[in-house]
Amino acid sequence: MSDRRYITTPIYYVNDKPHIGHAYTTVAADVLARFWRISGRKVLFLTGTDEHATKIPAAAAAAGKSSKEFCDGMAAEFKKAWAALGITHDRFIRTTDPDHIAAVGDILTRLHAAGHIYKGVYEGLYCASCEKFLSESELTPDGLCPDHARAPEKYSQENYFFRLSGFRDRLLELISDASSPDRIEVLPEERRNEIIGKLKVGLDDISISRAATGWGVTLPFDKSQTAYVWVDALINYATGAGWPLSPEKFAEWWPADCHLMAKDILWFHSVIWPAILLGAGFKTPRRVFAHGFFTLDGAKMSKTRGNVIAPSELIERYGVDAARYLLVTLFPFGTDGDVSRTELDRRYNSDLANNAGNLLNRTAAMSEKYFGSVLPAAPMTAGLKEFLSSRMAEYRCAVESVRLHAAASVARDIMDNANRMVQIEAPWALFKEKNPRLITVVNSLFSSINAAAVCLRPFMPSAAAAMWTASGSPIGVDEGAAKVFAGDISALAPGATTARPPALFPRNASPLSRK
RNA sequence: CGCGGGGUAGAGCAGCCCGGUAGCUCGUCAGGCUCAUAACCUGAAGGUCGUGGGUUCAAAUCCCACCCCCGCAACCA
Repeated sequence: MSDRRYITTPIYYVNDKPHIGHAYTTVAADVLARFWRISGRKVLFLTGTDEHATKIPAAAAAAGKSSKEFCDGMAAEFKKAWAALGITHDRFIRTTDPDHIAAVGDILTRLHAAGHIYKGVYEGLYCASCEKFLSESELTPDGLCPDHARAPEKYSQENYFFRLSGFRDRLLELISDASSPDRIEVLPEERRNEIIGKLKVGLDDISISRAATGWGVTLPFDKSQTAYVWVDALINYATGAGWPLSPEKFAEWWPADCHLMAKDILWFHSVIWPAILLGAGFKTPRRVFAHGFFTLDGAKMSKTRGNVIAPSELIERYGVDAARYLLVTLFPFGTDGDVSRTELDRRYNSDLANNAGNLLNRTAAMSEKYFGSVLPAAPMTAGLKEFLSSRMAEYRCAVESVRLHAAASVARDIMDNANRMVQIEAPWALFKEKNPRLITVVNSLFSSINAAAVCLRPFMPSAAAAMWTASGSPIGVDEGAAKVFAGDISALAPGATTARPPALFPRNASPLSRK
């Protein structure tokens, strides 16, 4: 049971090209997926696109394309972005995929058959200029649309409703009872409290269909209606696990271990989605984790403001590895944080160029200078062994609990320790006096670098591999990582011939705010 | 109204649950080292811990009141 992990990102709405927010979630999920793989778990990692929104046909028409063509183009953009960021998803799901349409039909049929769906009237206030429904709280005090200063029209339509209200007690129990075997662990804790608070207030039923417009999944029990987008979208997680076409696969992978998303859609994932699953007779996800939002240079990220940073911009400036690292470790994962180009530069220089890159370079240079890169072996000292063991344990614990920021700081600690060791041991002096202790010191430095490489591997796959390889270890970084996680710290030892690769993270020439 | 989070050195944060010389990262300043990517190591300056009360020998930490910021407030991916 514990040897497999099913992790998902939300499926992204195709009205917009991939931006830094999408990349944030997706890279974080990729870090977890990679970590689980190197620690010996079977992993299923799902991401994709949400394509059935009502706005799509209009947007497609405006672009002179059919809806499907339009979505094909956008999905391709996302795939391209993820390839550029080194994302290792096992499947890129699209809500227009045939197996997903089958899944939506099947699950809605089950909910209907179980009596959780009924016909009702959906009423809303519709602003024709906005082309969207407004809630009363959005209106001006006079009851006008804030953007168009006109009164919205009362609109009502017959729709199907989902009896969400009936699931309140069970959800409350699943979310708040830590001892329940089927517990839904909502993280971070503050968010869980928020959800519990809202559940206690009560749940209303929700509308789950709209009059058919020719775009979307038709309700199996009423051809005149299509499933409302978010019901359609949430079900992608079941499709990805194999429902309903591959029941065996589904049995292996369901329930999901971790649904990762931004905090704005936590309610859907921690309440509505589990309710749908319960109604259809499925298990609920084990963990739902909501991360925070970015602000960019202190301002809310928005297209109209034009302050959106594209993932490609980060990659251009820092390289894929560093871009991934910076993105998910810039501020504690789970809280909101501000991103600025200055801060990104600063962190790149301090964490990566000065700490990681320079440590590798100085160590490799010592091996080259003092031993002609042919490094005699020396057993790892008890002190270092103990230090690294405790650090690695801390690291695993941090990643398992999605504290990516903390996980990265373990790597930093290990490298800080190594840099301090250089100063204390003064290898240049040991060399002059031909002290054999020099062998132990350089070995220790390489072992430390390898430990950091293991920690950084999920974040920076190539850079971590380069760090590891420089030590000349006879085994690969992933094999080394597996051994370390299995308790064998000595697997971190360097090999007989070390290498000195070119600067891993070249220091940024003009670090502070050139842009 | 309600629910949730937050207010700690120039910046970003930890500590608060289990009261007892206020800590980390970056930045600033001073010294050191030379293996290294003007990197690395050490030290210093800098905070009456939002405000006012209370409990206590002792409160950032517990209790009460208040002020300010942010999020949620459900059909918004």
